[in-house]
Amino acid sequence: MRVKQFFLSTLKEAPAEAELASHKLMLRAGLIKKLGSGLYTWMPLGLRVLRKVENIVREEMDRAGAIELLMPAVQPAELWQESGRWGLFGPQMLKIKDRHDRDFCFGPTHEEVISDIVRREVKSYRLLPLNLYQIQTKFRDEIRPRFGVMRAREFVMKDAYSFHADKASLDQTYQAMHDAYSRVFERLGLKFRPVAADPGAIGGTCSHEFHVLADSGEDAIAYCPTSDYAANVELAEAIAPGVKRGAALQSINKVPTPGKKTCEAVAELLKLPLQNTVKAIVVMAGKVGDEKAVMLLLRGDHELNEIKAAKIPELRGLRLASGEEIQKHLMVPVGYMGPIALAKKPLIIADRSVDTMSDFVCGANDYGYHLTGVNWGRDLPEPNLVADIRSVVAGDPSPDGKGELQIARGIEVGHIFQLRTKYSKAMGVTFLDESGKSKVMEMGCYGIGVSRIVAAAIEQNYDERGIKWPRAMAPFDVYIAPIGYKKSPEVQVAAQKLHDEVAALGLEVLLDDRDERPGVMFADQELIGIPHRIVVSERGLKVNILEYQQRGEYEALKLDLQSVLEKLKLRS
RNA sequence: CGGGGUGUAGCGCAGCCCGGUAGCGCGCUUGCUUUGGGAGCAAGAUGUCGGGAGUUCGAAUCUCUCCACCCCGACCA
Repeated sequence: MRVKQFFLSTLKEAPAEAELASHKLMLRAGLIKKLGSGLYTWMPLGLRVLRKVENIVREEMDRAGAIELLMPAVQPAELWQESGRWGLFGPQMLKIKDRHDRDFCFGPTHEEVISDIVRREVKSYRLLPLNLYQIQTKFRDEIRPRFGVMRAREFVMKDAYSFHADKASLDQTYQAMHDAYSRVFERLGLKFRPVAADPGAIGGTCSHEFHVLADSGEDAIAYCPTSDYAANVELAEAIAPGVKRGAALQSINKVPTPGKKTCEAVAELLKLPLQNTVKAIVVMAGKVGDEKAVMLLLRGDHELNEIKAAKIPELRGLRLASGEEIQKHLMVPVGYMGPIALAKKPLIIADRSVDTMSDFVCGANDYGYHLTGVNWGRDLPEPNLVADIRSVVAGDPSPDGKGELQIARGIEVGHIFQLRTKYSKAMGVTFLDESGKSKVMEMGCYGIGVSRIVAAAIEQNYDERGIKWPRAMAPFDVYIAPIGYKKSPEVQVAAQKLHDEVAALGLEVLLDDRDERPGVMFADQELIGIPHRIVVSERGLKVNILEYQQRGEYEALKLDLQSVLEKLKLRS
């Protein structure tokens, strides 16, 4: 391929809209162009990368026994009404009407369609298990699209759905998909980690996310360096401290703490460790219209985990209470709240770590005052409930008992679920078993954010000059930079010969025939991240020398044609 | 949706406070020179100043009103 034919369009300056490194680089390298919020054109260069990712995903899915099909992007409302998700999916779904005023949506996911296909076509256990997948454009009307293709509204996804006669078969395919995903990310050359996850809106039971590790990632992952344990912080269990509650040594004491409304400020004022303080958070929970105020207690240095907390029956539908609600239901001053001396007695739920504290500091429920030396049982009743309601922090013991947790940041690029019979029941996806009895199929579903992977890969592989593609994702393998191209017929001939020889090795070559100055060519090659660069010059040709340099290396090697080709064979 | 911000040439920006009919850098076109890290000189092209309404002799600039986009939160591949 020649640059002049290829429509390369690089920018020196990144458009002001981009914040994240990968987003800036994708725009500067001309991989994508924005059409609207969360809507991007994949330019020829970017599309090459996207296709490489797609192909690896496809190969590994096929290898794992899945079968590719392609479903319509536009789906009739009836299917979604049947599964009960037409209303449930809400504004995230782009709803459209046809000329007959019939309702449709642009598919955000395809459980309904695939269920419809399978219930029509598969009637016998003999056809199970079945694992069908597609690579397709999805649309989700995200509240806030951001970071370019990282969280776009229209994006490319690989989604697979498996159907089974029993749970054991589902387990088997689930594991096969877990393995296939690991192979995909290994082949892509990305640092990644599978983590236990919350099934969230898609539903079901067992679930794992695959994260590409990057400091800019939107998700926090808790993992144990000395074992296999890894979970999304949303899910990671903060196990009960191994210690018993200490004996009360201090007497309770009311101290003035004017203006000190946070645990941090109080701890600083009293010169006590933050871990000795208890913060009270008031939430409203329960049925809409009949919400009750609940007081949650956390150690001063911990954060409430709303996802975990909402799983406690008493906290269903929880949300933070507003200042007015706190005043109305509890009549306590925000900033000086505590579980003690309450006029109105709310349900009090303490985090496991709070339960073992003694001689602690908490709000006095009196404006401008806190209490020190507070002890459970002696100064106030035991909490109504002790539960795991906080997010884990680095240094917490791993739930598997095999070490201490660390926190890393990641970008979610894959998610696998065991849906069990959530959709198959709702949609009537049944089959006849060996004894002729009708049974509901077990289902699994498995997604990969194909377009997101491109951004995630850059997030993990770039430097001040541009993108450093992993070998498997690079849009081209080799970049030929001829110096004085227009002027020198020798250079032209040698560059073409080199191009053909490299192509004959099965590598993808981009020959820069723009007659640009070397600095321009080098800068472009480094920006778009082509792994290998070969410089052809009159000066070199006189002594039979080409220069070879790998992206990220500092020194160019002076080699003859044969040695360059050998080098490329070795490294690709 | 709540909070903050920005819309002026393909990209990055100035001009706006204090109204007088639009400018800079990069990019683009042409010519000459140059050719090992984003070249130099010369000549050029490109603007519904986000849209609409208003105030005014006159609006990029003041007022109102839509719209788009970006950033921070909840959601997700």
